[in-house]
Amino acid sequence: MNVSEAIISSVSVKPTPARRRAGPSDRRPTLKDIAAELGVTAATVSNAYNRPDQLSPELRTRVLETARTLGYAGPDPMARGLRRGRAGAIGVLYADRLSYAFKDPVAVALLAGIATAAEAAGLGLLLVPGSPREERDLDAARRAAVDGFVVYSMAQEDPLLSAALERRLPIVTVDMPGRSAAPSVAIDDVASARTVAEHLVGLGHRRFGVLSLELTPDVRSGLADSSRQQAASYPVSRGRLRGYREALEAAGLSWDEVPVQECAENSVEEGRAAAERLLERGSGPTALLAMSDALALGALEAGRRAGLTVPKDLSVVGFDDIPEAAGATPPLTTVHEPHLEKGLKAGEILVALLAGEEFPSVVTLPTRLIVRGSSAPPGASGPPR
Amino acid sequence: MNVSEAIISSVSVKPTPARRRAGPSDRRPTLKDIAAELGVTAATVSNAYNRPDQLSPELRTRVLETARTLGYAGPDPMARGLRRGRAGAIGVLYADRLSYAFKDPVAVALLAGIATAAEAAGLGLLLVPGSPREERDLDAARRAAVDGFVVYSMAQEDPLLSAALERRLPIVTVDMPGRSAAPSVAIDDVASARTVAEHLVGLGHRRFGVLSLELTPDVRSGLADSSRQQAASYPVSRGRLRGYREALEAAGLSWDEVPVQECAENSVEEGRAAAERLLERGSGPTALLAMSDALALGALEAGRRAGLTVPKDLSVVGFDDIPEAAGATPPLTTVHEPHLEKGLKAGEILVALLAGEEFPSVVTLPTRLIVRGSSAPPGASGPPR
DNA sequence: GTTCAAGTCTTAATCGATTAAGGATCGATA
DNA sequence: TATCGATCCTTAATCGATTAAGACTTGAAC
Repeated sequence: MNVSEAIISSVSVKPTPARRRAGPSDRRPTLKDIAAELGVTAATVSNAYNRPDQLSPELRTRVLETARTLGYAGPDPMARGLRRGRAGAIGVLYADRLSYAFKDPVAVALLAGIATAAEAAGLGLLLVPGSPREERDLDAARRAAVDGFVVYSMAQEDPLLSAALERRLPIVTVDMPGRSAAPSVAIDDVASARTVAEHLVGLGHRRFGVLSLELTPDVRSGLADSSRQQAASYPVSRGRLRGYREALEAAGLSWDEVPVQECAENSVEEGRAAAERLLERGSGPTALLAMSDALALGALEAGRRAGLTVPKDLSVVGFDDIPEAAGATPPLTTVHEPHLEKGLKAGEILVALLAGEEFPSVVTLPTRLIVRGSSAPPGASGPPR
Repeated sequence: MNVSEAIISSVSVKPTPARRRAGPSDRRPTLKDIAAELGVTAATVSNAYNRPDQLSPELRTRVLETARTLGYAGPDPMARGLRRGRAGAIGVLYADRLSYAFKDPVAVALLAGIATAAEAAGLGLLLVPGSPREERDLDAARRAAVDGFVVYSMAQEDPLLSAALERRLPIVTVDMPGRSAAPSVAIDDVASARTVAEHLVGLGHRRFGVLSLELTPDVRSGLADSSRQQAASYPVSRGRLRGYREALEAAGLSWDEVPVQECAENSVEEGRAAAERLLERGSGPTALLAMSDALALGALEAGRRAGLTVPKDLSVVGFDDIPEAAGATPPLTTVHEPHLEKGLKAGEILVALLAGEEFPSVVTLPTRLIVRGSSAPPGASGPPR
């Protein structure tokens, strides 16, 4: 690819002095100001906005007009929220930093789903900052003006989760089956992982390696021994690990001999590094089970660098079915997850909860094994055609 | 690509009856309840949370303990917000539906930038629903509990923008140079468009077609005549159109003879449809100027379907430099925009505004022409190597 | 000429907190 | 012992709205 670049414009900045503080005279008008101007009470003005049937159409028109001329933009959201006991927004709690969430296609799809549900209900979507899990971040969750939370893929003992639960607001969890009493939306991680592992077993593979997502929130990468596997607190990682294990043990393999490389981050880069370490080992694996497509894409790269041909010398399977998976070389065999639907469903349940309606407490969405070109029998010249 | 699929798990739902309404006895505790329990005043409890130096450490500990046992999660965000006059969140106003925003890589990158700035300031990010521009949507903007807005790529006369401006909150606009007095972050659309058009002119092209983004918010697709071009109210489309025009006229071409196909949506599909219509015309163009990469990708597809080889028979250039651009076949020549930086800068300016600090009122970020494989001299066998 | 309902606006309590200013206590200093 | 400054807590006003219940007016029905 012949790429030439030319800078067109450079940064230009026009400075402006800080604005002067608004004096008492030009402060923003309130309900009362409108009321005073018209010689009516605040209640009437409030009604003009919230219950038009409670006052004569003419007066209402006058109220709205006066509001316009005085520059009143309607009832203060915070005051209204306080009085009505509703914030008009749904909060989203995510295990990682916000800035990371937007880079992860899976998280983006999930957010799109939640946003759709929120939008349909006329609610805003408040993304709560947080990740380093300092007191400051917990406060952000405690101080978020929301009516409920959608919590996504957090460890059971995450302090951010506790902070949210303490608020006793309606909560829906995503990808966090089990423990909490809150309604939850998820896939069957165990079955899905088992299926993709069985696929490889069925192709004849006997030597495996696992590229794992984080097991606990302590950001560690490296080989995860059995005690660390036991300690896994991210339900997703825990479930997928168990599925892999069930499939391999059912095939008569010893799980203890399967190296599990934990990646501190769900990125191609980390996946590559981890895969390289797995490939370096004595009797290298013929198949890699990656807990995400990002990790699997990294594994493909590691294979290439090691001079291996996928899938002839090495099979690689992922999980998630992100858009890039189909376009990879070779296209990635993976488990398709309905990310957008997960978010949508979670959002809908939360909205129902807020409305006091009936709602399903546990939703398990379907997944599909998608066999593409990155998996084949060991030593085969290509995928079965 | 040999894809086989197998459904692993199907939907499963476990219903739960609606929760009973919380009675008066088990209502959530307030500051006062904690205060009463300890025999102190509400002010003291408030201080325990907000100004630890204002009370003895022992009492503070007791307050926090009592709060825990009584299930008090800290001061109510709304009440606190009302009293302090701060919502603790930044609002984002987007021209399209939220659900669409998450599907557009450009919008996602921008959001990532804003989120980063918000996160650094400990502020939440409130995505405000809105798009069909019904009264309901305007209300969403009016009722959003935020301290300020980042407004992204909206038409000057958009009622949603007016609704936001009426609130008299700090506002930063992105990709909306000109009109409003608010600080703004943008690129130089005119210069960038001129440059990419000059690139094609320089390669020897004389017959052009333009794939335009929406010109006004009325969702129309079709050929845009000169009066409609005049009426363009989206600053981005307006600027790029002008840049194209300047470059072509400078080359001695008549702008009136350049067909401008407007696309109702920034999607590959719309781009393909529009490009097909341009290619059907009498003396087909040898080069297509697309205002976005999504449209350009559609144009590539249209070219393929028409049996044309890009860039031999047809040159196509985009705008944005989304990730898919580099991976397209052939790789897309385009204008690189710093999307993430735009969001970051806008967020930072808004944060500064809120803090009453100095801030730049106009920031123009640099762009770069990136020449890849989709542009070449007309009739050439390939891009220059 | 009552009575009544409908329509229109007001009264007054309330949502849950924050904060400047003031009062009480206490040991230390002169 | 009177004075002073800290330390610790309370008083009371305030943020900007919502809403159930009540009061007043008016015209119609009996």
